[in-house]
Amino acid sequence: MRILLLEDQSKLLSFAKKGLEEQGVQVDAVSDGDEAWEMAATVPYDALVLDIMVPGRDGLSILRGLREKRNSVPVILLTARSTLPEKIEGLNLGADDYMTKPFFVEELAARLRTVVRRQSGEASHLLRVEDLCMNLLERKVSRAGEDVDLSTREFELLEHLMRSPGRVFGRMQIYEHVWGYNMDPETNLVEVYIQRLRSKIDKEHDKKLIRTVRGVGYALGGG
Amino acid sequence: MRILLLEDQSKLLSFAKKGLEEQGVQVDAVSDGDEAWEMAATVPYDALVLDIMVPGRDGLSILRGLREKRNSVPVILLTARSTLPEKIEGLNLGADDYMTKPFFVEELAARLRTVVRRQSGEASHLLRVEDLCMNLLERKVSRAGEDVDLSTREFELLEHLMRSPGRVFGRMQIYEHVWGYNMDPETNLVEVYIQRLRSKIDKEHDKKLIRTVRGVGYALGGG
DNA sequence: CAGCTTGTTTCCAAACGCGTAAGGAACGGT
DNA sequence: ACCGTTCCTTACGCGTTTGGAAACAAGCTG
Repeated sequence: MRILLLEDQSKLLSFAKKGLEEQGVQVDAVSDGDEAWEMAATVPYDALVLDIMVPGRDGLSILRGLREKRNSVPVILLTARSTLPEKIEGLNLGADDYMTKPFFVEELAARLRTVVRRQSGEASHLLRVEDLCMNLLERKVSRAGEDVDLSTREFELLEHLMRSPGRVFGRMQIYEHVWGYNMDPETNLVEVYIQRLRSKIDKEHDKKLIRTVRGVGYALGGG
Repeated sequence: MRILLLEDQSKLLSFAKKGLEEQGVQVDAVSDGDEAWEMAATVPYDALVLDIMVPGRDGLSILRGLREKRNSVPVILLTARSTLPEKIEGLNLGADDYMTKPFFVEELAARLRTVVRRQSGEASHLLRVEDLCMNLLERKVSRAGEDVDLSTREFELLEHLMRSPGRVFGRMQIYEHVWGYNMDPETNLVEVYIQRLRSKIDKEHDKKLIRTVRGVGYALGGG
């Protein structure tokens, strides 16, 4: 899951970013409304978290702009305490939820999940492809019953592939989801990590789960 | 399942009621202690959720009254943060569990289920993971039969981990639950406390119960 | 087959995250 | 007020992870 977080208090911003990332959410954190607007327009986020009072274009205005463009990305608004009228206006504009500051990051994560799930009927904390299992809550992966241990990046890459078994992802696509948008397109990081995954997952197994589609990208299973 | 929910903050009350009802729990919501007492005496609830500080008869008093009447209905107490003595008193009076506010409705629902389930099957106030046992009531912990003594914080950290065995918690998440939400994200407290727990729990045992998940957090047991 | 493109594997330095120790502040009991 | 415990902060060493690059192998194409 990838989201955009707009919040101008830098401390809260970094705290929330960190907290969400712990829960496996990829966060692009910005503190300026204009920047947020640009990014929201270009990157296909799973959800946006917008503070209402920020420098540049404010949260409500961004939300309004998106909805005018028929963009239905889920939005959660952050408001300071007791600005009830704004909440109402926000919901009228098509926000999916709002939270008052201060808040628990964990609760924000929970609401993000429900909001995203509502959007696109998402699943549980268990992913399985053939005999490869991943438990998101316990952050454990096993192949044919044997535990496999993966580094953070490896885990995230595999998670991404497992979420759409059989589907072929291009390198750039993988970059954007697993790493971040400002990546050097000349590097071969994806290949390197695919190789690392293979050595841990496909090695010493007859059936290879990671498939290369020459000229296009990679897919997991389904072939 | 039908329960009585006593809570005087009307916002929290309606929020929790709604949330529980979504999960199929039938909720009678009241904000006044005297009213709660009346209803608890007349309706055969599956469980009660009582806030301690409310107008009218308070939660502890209601609990005491019920137990004096040999009414063994399961009770979960709601307490504000850092009122440890009340927790203990509550458990002594025969409460089955407690939660500190604020809380996730989802978690309350989960605890209701366990509390109701074990009504028939015994074993309350006890958390167990492998050979590690925690008695909430006596506030005692043992590993492989040997008593271990923990400071308050250590205890609460361990309690948090033991309530979801195997699940990985991020540092921020642990902060929020065990400490409070206005914590400095740059500090290293969780690591320090994990290390203390390890020295008391895992040291001189073959099987290590506390697992580190690099870049993510910690989990207890389950691998 | 030769040359080019695309993917695979290996290697390394730098960065990062975790464990640990040590010290001072705050708390609680005597 | 004193002393011991608990709590929190700071700092540093160490091993793992990471990203980049370059050598190597495997497909394609003419």
